[in-house]
Amino acid sequence: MKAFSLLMAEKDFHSITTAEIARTAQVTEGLIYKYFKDKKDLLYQVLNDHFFEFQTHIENRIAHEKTCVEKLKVIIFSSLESYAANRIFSKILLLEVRNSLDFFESGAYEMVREYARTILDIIEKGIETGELKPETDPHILRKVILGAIEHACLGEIIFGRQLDIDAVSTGIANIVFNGAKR
Amino acid sequence: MKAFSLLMAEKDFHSITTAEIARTAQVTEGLIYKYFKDKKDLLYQVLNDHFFEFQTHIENRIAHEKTCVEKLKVIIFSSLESYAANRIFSKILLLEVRNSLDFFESGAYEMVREYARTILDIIEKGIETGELKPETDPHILRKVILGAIEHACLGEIIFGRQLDIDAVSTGIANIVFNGAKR
DNA sequence: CATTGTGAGTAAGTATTACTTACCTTATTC
DNA sequence: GAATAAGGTAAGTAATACTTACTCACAATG
Repeated sequence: MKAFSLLMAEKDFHSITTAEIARTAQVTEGLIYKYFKDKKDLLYQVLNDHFFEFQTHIENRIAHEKTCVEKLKVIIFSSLESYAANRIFSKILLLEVRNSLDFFESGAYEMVREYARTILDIIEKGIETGELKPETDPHILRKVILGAIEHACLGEIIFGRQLDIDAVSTGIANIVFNGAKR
Repeated sequence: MKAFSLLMAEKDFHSITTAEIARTAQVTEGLIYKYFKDKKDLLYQVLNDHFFEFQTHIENRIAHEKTCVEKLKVIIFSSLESYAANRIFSKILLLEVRNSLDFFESGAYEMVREYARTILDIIEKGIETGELKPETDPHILRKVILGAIEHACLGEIIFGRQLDIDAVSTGIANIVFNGAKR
């Protein structure tokens, strides 16, 4: 998994060969298949580990916040932060796993769903308490937030651009909560 | 290209073999390489054609609108509409091409950039005329809009879910322009 | 009319790659 | 101290993207 992550920093999933992974890990190709069902399974497990850290980190930080808006702001900031701090994780999650249907039956995807569920809960509570407008559609608000976060990271992941996390996260929060229209 | 598109409706890029493409098109494998540099090149060309239609369609509709907000609303609606009407195009654009660096040197990507530039121009003009808040960061607003659109389509593309274009597009516009906070 | 060139098409490769099988060696456990 | 499992290997195999060398039709040119 370490060797594979190392290679993912350089190139995309498909251009990494099993021979290369084995060579980097200093084992033979066959051994990979003692631990992983196939090459994709290896990818999913690496993602799984990263996502677990990501999720526990974020859930800790959310717990400290009281209002719905503050919680969501933390989610936006922390997500950007985590994505930026761990390009391989982001690359796998945002670019590599989605195009194959079997990912959506993996354990890693189960965590993604849980994370998405957490966000939805926060939004729904925010509407209940009156923090958010009652006409807000929770699913759509979630889509906007997640979409904005993911899109903001793409440039960084793909081109290796630097991301100003503070500026981008407050920018996103500002638009999502206050709106862009005068 | 037609044969390839047909196959893309069923499975992902990597599970489509050149033999299959050739068989579907009723030619030999070798002929593919007379017209396309490699398998990816075929993918990019299919995307290119679809994107051209997409872009001209959207640009026509924008031209009819006067205010910045209306233009952006049309972009949101039309994008969702196009994505929904053409799942193969969406699949290629949102899931398949991004993970390979050479896409970003292709002609198809040039069109994506142009489209993104158009959106930025609209936003910047909107700030100038006072339609949008002066503190809005144009790049971030664009990220939020594009991210929301793309994220909204993912479920539909991946799982084949039906998308309520009207509801989702007004929902996104509502949040982006008026904000979710009370 | 002969020649020359070109675009469409094919058949039969080849190197590479993900994955398998059969086997070996070293700990652990009862 | 035998049995079992865990860690590891070498040598395959089938499939796949891509290449090469070759037709054939047919148009243009001189």
